[in-house]
Amino acid sequence: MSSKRATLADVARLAGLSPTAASMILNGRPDTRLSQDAHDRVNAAAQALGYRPNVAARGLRTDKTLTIGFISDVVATTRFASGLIKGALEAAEAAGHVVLVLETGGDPAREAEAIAAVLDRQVDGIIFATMRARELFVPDIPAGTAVVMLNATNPKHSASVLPDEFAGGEAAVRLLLEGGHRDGIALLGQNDEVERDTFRSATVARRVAGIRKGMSDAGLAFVAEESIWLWEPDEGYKATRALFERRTDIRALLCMNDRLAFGAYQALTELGISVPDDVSIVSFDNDELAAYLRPGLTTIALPHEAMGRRAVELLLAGDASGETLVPMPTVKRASIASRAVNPARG
Amino acid sequence: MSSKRATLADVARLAGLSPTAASMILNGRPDTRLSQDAHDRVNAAAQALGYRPNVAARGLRTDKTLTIGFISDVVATTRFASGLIKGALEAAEAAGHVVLVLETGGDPAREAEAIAAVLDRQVDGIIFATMRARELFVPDIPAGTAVVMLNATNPKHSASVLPDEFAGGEAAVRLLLEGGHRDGIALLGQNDEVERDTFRSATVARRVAGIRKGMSDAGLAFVAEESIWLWEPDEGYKATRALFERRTDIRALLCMNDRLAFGAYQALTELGISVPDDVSIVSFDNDELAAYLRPGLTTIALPHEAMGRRAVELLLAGDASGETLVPMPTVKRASIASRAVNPARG
DNA sequence: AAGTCATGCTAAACCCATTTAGCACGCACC
DNA sequence: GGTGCGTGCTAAATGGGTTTAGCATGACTT
Repeated sequence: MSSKRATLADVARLAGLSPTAASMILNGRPDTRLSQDAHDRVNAAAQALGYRPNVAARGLRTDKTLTIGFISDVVATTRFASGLIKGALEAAEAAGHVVLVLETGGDPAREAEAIAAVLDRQVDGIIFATMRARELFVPDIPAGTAVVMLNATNPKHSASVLPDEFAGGEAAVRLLLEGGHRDGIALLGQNDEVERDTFRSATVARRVAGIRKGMSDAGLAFVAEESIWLWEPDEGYKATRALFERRTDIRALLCMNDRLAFGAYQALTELGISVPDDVSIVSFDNDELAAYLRPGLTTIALPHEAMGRRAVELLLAGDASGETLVPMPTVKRASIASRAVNPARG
Repeated sequence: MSSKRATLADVARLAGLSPTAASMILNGRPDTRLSQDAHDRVNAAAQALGYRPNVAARGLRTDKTLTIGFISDVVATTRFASGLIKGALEAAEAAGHVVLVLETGGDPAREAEAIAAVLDRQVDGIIFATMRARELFVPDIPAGTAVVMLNATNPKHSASVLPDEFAGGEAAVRLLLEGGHRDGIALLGQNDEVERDTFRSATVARRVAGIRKGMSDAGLAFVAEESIWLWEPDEGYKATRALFERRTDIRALLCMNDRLAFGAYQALTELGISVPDDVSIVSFDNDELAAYLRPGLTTIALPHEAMGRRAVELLLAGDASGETLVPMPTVKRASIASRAVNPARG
């Protein structure tokens, strides 16, 4: 509309006061002794001119830009974890902040460049996010800049937000138990490498640990474990076919993720085995897929949005440190049978 | 590292020159008469201090912030179109820019707020993106700020980037033709509302138009059209069941999107109909799903990344106007039979 | 009448860069 | 010796805000 933006000086002029007065009034400075009349005039002038402060100019003086940097390896772009961004954007908006999103593809040179770029813009804090939780290398950052790791950990920056995978693992087992399963439970996807590896994913190991804890607490054991390296539908399909051709006593499948479960569905459908009447399936992530499957896949969700939100809350609170674990919601659909059970008494 | 960032004044002091000289040298001003010695000293000082200009301060003077605003209804967060962001980030990085991502959920109030927020930060330009191409309402933006519509159109801002849906529609038909299909082709999902509607999607109507053109150019007609309002797997499943229970002559399915095709796969599997031996399927979008299906779904891809890239290129070039149509790649997988054909001669 | 104090406001410095205008110097030339 | 000019550099204004220090004014003391 108007060709030029109104400045504070414009407001002051219109109100017949100094920029100093206008600034104090608009910022609601507490101990000022400006008259009610001055307040009214300045507010009216600001209103009339549609005045909005120039954030860059203000940031120059105050070192606050109401802007945060979100640097990820690949998270923003990938459909898998875009919830992290969504949550971050929401929380930022709620706090009147705005977010600068950068991607590095995991390349250290681009990472350094990205950090420099956001620092050049005086961000109030930086969130580092990774798609697969892992120990993330982070170049030096000037002390005084708040940092939160999202779905990642780092020795130099202790504040990090992670999914509560251990509890999630337990929850998955519990779901099967509640469905009446005690025998014929197989684990699909777990893999010794994964169980140790902290590079690929710091948290999946906890997932497995939670699962094992859940089973042993219930006095149960898997009747089969099908190890898979790449957790994609095709591998899930093959492993499931192999498993069911080898044995006939499988009544429940605990899959390490939804894509694997998707492959399992395909295999079972071809084999004429019905979910959940013949075998129950539970899984992890709550991928887009899970809702599309027939019957709907019951899964322990990766709480991406909540994590993203939490990360900026922590960042803006300023006193973050240590791991904050975000609960993984269980989303029940129709892939687990509910058999009549005789609950053990006493 | 160092507790304070080096400023231009620091560099000048260390070089024994004025900030003016330092600024000119570091910016490579052409007509300056500063000595080689001065150049060397300033460059050395900048190097030594790890000097990086403060973008906000510079922007205050030059009105260039090397920052662009990306405002979307819901595109950043949703897995469906996160490619738009990815492409935009890539192109921005290549041009030394950085992007501020905001989401509005399509709410006009939040839209206005988002625009104000990026304007407050002096962005060099704004991209408005929508998930489903449609006519987007955009509040007033001061003249002089570059604007590009991404996957959307707007009367006030003519520059827009859209997928070339018409050509895509034709391509889908061509794929079926190349597979030897002439009879028994059904259309799944098209819907009169959609075919007219410019609010829900300006481009899907073109998709349908391209399809119809492709068919009529080949002298063909659909043997059945199954209209669907909501393009989700469940609806595709139901429509496909209904279709195949009604008739037995369907040999190819042209689906309006991959999720519908997914539902079709489920129905066909249950019906014991084989893809592609009994019926071929072709579809649109190249959703994550398409690669996971068995057999892989052949589909006309929505070129999200290319579109995102194009949008920032246009924005930064500054002289954008009119529609720029981005080609939709055909991604061939295994859902179309290749039957022997007797091509019509002459 | 001089001193004290509260009240209401403003001048000017500052943040960090860019940019315009122009100074000082040396040399050549008439 | 004055004028003109090229060379090499800098002072100061500028952009838009925040913040510190302090100036008037009038009322109230004593």
